[in-house]
Amino acid sequence: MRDSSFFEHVYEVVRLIPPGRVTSYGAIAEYLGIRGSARMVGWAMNAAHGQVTNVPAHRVVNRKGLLTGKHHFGSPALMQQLLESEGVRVDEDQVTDFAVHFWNPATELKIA
DNA sequence: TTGCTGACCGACG
DNA sequence: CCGTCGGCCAGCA
Repeated sequence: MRDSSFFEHVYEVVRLIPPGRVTSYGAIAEYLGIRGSARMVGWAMNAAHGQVTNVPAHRVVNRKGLLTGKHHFGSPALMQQLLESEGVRVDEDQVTDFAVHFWNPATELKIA
């Protein structure tokens, strides 16, 4: 890591998100040490969706658990569909039991 | 180099 | 509940 842009760091973390789990842009940003710059994380996703990278961006939602980036999946319903197929219930563009499905890299990866 | 933008976040009124 | 503002940083014209 640190050879490529910080996008690579973001991609790595996102790829580490287990199926059926979700995290927030801010959590990833904080893990990368750019806490105030959660925007960059979302922006990295924007750059990732067109790349060959296997980045499960659908597992990344905002702080409230809202699927803010669903409009960037080609189809607004795709993100929710992907999440539900992994066992994550989504209601009103919001992840239900967000706290349960929440996966914090700063915590999960720290233990390991 | 400057200036604008962005899949955010938190605070304020 | 809604709109607005500041901050944070990287990419691009």
